[in-house]
Amino acid sequence: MERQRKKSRNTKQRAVILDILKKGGYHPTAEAIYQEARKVIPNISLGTVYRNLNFLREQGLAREIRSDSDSSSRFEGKCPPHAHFHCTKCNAILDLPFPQCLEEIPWKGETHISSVNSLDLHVIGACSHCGPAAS
Amino acid sequence: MERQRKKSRNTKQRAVILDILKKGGYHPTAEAIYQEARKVIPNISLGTVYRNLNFLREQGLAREIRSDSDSSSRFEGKCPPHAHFHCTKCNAILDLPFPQCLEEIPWKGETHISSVNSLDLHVIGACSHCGPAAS
DNA sequence: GTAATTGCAAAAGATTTGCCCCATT
DNA sequence: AATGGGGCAAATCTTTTGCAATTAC
Repeated sequence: MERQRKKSRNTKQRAVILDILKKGGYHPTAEAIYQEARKVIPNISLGTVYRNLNFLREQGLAREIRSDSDSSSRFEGKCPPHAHFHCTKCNAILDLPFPQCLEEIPWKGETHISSVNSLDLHVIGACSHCGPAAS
Repeated sequence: MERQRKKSRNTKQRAVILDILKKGGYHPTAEAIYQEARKVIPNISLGTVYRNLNFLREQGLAREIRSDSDSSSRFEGKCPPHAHFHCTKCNAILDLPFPQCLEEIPWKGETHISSVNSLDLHVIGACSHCGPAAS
C-alpha cells in the first residue's frame, strides 16, 4: 500500500525493462533482460538493468527467483501467486498453479512465526521435453 | 541408491564440517561453517569448506538452501523433508513441518512435467522475535 | 606408493557502486 | 534548475579452480 513511496522518473530504460518482464511465463536472468533490452536501447548498460530490477522489486513490480541449481537470479513481473517448476536437465522454469491447500495452512501453530508475507513453492524435476529419469 | 559411488577419504576437515551440519535447526552459510570449523582446525581453508559442501551435497548428506532474499547459500545436514521459514527482518531461517497436503498433489495434470524429484517450500514473513508488520 | 584431499591464491561469475554527465520533471 | 537516473568501469561478494604439498588408505 505504500508503493511508489519515492520520487521516480519514467525513463525509457525502466519502461523497456518493465515491458520485458511483463511477458508471461518468461523467467529471464538479468543478463537475458540486458540482451533483450539492447534490441531497443542498444547502449543500455548492465548496471542499469540491475538497478532497475532492484528498484522494481522494491516497488513490488518484479520478483526475483533463485533456484538451487542456477547460479544467477531470474526475474518475473508482478503476477498472481503461482509455484515454479524447475527442470534439472534443461534448467527451464515453468509456472505452475499454486496449490489451494496451502492458502489455508495455519502456520499459527508455529509459535516462532509472527506473520507470513508470502509462500514460495519450487517443484524440482524433469520437464516433459527432457523426459523422465536417468541421472 | 548409488551413494558413495566414488572413493573418498575420512579427512578431519570433512568430519568437522559434517559435524557442524548435524546440529539441527541451524542453517549456516559457507562462511559461517568456515568460521565454526576454524575453531577446531584453525588453518582450514574456505575452499576446502566449499569443496566438502559440494561433495556432501552430491552424496546426499547435505542440502543447499537458497532463498530469494539471501545472496549466499545456506546449508543443512541430511534430515526429513521440511519447509523453511525466513524472517525478512533478522534473516533467521527456521524449520517448519512439511504440509502433508503437498505430498499428494497431482502435478500429473501438468503436461509439461515428466517427473518430480523434490519440493521446496519457503515461508516468508516475520518471526515472533522480530514482531509483526511495519516495514 | 598412490591418489584423494588440502591450503593457498588466483580466477571466475554475478551483482553492486562511485562518479560524472544527461534527461525528466 | 534541480536532481533522479544512466553509462561506464572499478569494486565487491560468493563460489570455483589450478597447483604443489600433504595425508589417508
